[in-house]
Amino acid sequence: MAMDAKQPFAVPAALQEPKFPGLHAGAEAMRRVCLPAPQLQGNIFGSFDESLLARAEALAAADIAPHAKGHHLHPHFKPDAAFHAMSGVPCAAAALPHPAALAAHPHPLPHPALDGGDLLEHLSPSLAAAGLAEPPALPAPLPPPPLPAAAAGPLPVPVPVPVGVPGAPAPAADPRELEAFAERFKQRRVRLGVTQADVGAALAALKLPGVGSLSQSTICRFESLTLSHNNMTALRPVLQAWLEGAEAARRARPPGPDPPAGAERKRRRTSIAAPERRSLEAYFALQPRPSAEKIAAIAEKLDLKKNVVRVWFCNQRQKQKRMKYSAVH
DNA sequence: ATGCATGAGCA
DNA sequence: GCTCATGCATA
Repeated sequence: MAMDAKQPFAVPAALQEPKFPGLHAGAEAMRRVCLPAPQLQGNIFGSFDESLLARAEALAAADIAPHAKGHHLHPHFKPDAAFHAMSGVPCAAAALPHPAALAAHPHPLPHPALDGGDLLEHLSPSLAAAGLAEPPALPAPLPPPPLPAAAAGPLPVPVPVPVGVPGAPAPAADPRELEAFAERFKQRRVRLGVTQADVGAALAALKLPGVGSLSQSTICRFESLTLSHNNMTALRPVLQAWLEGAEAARRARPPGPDPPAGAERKRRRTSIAAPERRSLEAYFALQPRPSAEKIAAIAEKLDLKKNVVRVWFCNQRQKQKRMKYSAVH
C-alpha cells in the first residue's frame, strides 16, 4: 500500500515542483540586500592553528565551565538567536561543570593555566568581529498586518496571496505579529483536529501558484517560530489561506473518514556523539566559519567525515541566525 | 521537536 | 563553499 506519501522514493530535487518561486526569489533578494557579509576571518586561525584546535578540544573536554554559573561565558549570544524553548543551544549543554574532565584533558596546552572562561573572554573580540555582525536593522516602512478579507466570503476559495509582488517592498512582517499569528494558527489548527503533517500535505491542494506541500517539520517550525524571519513572513499568507479554507470547509462538511497511513523507511541520520558534539561547539565558539582546511583538521581529530563537519557548521550558523527574540520592545 | 542533510542560487 | 528553505529520520 504505498500511497501518497510525498515522494515515495528519492525524487531528484531538480524534478520536483518549484515549490515557491516567488518566495525563494524574494528571500534571495532580501538576503543580498540585508547581509552585512562578514568575511574577515581566517587570520585568527591562520596564526594560531593548532593551538586553537587544542584549546577547543580542551575546552570541550572541560565542558567549558569548571566552576561557573554558566551564564557569563556567553555574553555574546546573538540577540536574535537567543530565545525561548531551544533545547539544543550549546549554552545549555556547556553549562554543566565537569571537574573530572578538567583534570584529564588530552592535549598539552600552550598556556599552563587553562581556563575556559578566560579563553572565551579573551577571544570574544574576535568572535564579535567574525560572527556577530548582524544587527537586525529591519528596513521596511512596515504596513500593519494586511489581513486579507477572505473570511468574509463563504466559499473556501483561495485568497489572493500577496506574495512575490515584484516592485513592492517585502511585506516585512512585525516579529510580534508573526509570533501572534503563529500562536493563533496552532491553536486553530489543533481545534480543527489537524496535524502538522496534515497541514503540510493539504497546502498542495490549495493550488496556490508555486506552493506545493510542506513537511511536518516546517509546519512545526513555523508554529514554534524557529524559521528565519523571511521564511516566516513568506509562509504566513499561505498558512493563513489554508486555515481559512479549512475552517470554511469544516462548516460545510461535518464528518470525514480518516485514512490511516503506511510507512516506509530509508535514509538514515548520522548521529554525532556527545563528546564530538561538544568539541564542535567549542570550535564553533572560537570560529564559527572555519576554512576548509580547518574543517578537514577538525574532522580528522574528531574522526568524522569532513562533510559532516562542514554541514554541522552550516547548520549551527543557521541556528544562530534564526529569528526570534522574545518581545524586545 | 529537532538533528543532520540536500539542493538551489549566488559569489 | 556559503546561505537559505526545507525535509527525512529520530529522540
